[in-house]
Amino acid sequence: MDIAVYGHTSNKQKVEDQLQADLERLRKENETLKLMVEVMRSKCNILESHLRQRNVEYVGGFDLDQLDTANKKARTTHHCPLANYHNKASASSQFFVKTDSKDNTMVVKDGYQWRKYGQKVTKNNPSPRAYFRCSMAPGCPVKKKVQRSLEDKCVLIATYEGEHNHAVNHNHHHHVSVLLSQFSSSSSSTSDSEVLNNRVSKATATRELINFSPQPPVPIALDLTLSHGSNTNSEENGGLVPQNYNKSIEDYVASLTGDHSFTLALAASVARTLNYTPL
DNA sequence: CGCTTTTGACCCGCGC
DNA sequence: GCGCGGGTCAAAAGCG
Repeated sequence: MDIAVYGHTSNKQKVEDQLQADLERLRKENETLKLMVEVMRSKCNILESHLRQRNVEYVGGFDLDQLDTANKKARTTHHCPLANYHNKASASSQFFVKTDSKDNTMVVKDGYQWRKYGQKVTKNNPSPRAYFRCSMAPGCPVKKKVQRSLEDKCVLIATYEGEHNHAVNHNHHHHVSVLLSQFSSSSSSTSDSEVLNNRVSKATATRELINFSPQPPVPIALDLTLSHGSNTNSEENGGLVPQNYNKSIEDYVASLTGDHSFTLALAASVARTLNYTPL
């Protein structure tokens, strides 16, 4: 009698454990998919800005109007990083920069020279926010705010505002590990940032960073090679930002999709994420 | 000596 | 009008 009851309880426990495991697995998968969507959205954003810069209305199968329509649809159900991106007056972008946990500086090496002009402790974050102005050219209106993420102290949130009135000094350009997303901050609420930061924290927990060159919003000088082993022209200029900006859009897209090492790195990142076990 | 950083004071917009 | 919070100014200190 007792054995039968025990057996029943044991089976029930097994089923519960199984369901719990399934739930956990689905949760992980959901998180992974969300992360991938953010990555895709970020890449879409970057490509779109390149297209806009060149005033190309229809190139290589990318219909920008359709893209806009798709984005608008997405915005109705979920906050989209592309929102307000084309609004020049409110042009600003956020980058998430992974730093050494021992590194207490607020320096984001992005190829420009910055002069700090202020620091402030904000309400919702004990880490101070640092204010920088571009000092590479007199009168350059670009400003940058840098603050540590509330979720992950290793992550710096850099917010760029304005447009540079000069070119980046490529000799000073450094690659830094930047996390996944660039998005317009003008439409992002604190909660959105927190959600994203949360994802970033999980991404950093799996050490899956994507190496690319963080650039202020305009001009976006993204190193589309994304890897050191690429056979693109990034090797020709020492792994720096490609100098041939007259490259066609097709070439940019092809460099993304055709970069074997990037594809491998992305696949490895996704695989690691699937195996990610929360602490 | 010149440039950068620090930091307290001040300004301004916003919500109540 | 007042208080709060974010952003900026500017003098002093630091640094190479």
